[in-house]
Amino acid sequence: MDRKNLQDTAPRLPIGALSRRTGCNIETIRYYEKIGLLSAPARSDGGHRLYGYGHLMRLGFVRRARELGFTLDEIRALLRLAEDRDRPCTEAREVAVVHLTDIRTKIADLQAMESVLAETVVRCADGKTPECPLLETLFGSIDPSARPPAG
Amino acid sequence: MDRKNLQDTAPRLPIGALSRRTGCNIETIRYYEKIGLLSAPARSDGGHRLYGYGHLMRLGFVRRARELGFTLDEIRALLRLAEDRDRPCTEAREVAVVHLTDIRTKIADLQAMESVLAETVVRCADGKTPECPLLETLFGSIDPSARPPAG
DNA sequence: TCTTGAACCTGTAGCCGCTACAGATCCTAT
DNA sequence: ATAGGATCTGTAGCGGCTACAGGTTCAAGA
Repeated sequence: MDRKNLQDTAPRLPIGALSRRTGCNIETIRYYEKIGLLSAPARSDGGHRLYGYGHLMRLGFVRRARELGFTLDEIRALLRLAEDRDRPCTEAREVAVVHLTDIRTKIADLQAMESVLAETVVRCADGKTPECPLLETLFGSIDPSARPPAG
Repeated sequence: MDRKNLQDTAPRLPIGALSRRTGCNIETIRYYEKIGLLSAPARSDGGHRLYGYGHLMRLGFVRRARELGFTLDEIRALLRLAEDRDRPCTEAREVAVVHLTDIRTKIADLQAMESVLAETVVRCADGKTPECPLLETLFGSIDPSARPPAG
């Protein structure tokens, strides 16, 4: 990989080819351009987008970052850091660490859901309860001391 | 809890009180009504919503199901099953099992993200690589000084 | 009774990250 | 020249809320 080529935007690929090469939907590519995540490419005489190697690199970056769950805003920041080569590592790492914390929180939340549900489904299956354990769980009891919504 | 009281909609609680007792945002309560998840309550002479015990139960149900990650459509189905008391358990269980599968898939996806990111952040931290390992990962490069991806 | 001001009303628009059209135009192979 | 695939712009929708704006109603205190 040669990051200098990020600047190489010599027009070669129409949007369909870029889509096939990156696995990114055509509509999504146009969306990324609209929100300023991908720079506007050159155009053919008829107005069709023509992308260069730099676009291919950037879009690949975006896609891989999305696969790791980064938000588009985080990716925007990472792309800026990738272009400014002076002190990216510390800051890039910070973005990743924050994101890692988010991911771990989500995993914990989902695992909590999973265990409640798995246990409930098992109780449903053993057919020993007259009522449906799942529905009973969901009806629960209203906590009269519940706090008002914040804000 | 007494599910028969789901039909009890004798007007007592204004929306703010319902909000406090369920922990559900006022705007969200109105939203649930708009999309037909909560039935429209009685109104005062001036047009203020007045909720009964049935609404309290239903909204509690909805909230708890949301906490377990059910979608509003799934909750709609569960509420129908909760009202039709003939053969709810099997079907309710099916909804839960499908949802459980979703949750487990999400957990697996997040754990895959977590391990890639955690490993990358560690490489960032040890400062042995000249390039930023995070950005290299996102660019999809093969770092010649790095070992092939461990299994 | 009158007056505050908190609670409530309706309606609309925004958030994220796409996706799905419609209806027009372009590009390329025959 | 023509067919038909690729691309264009623009708008609207998804889920599940949240945040206003600009108005009305309710309940407690003077």
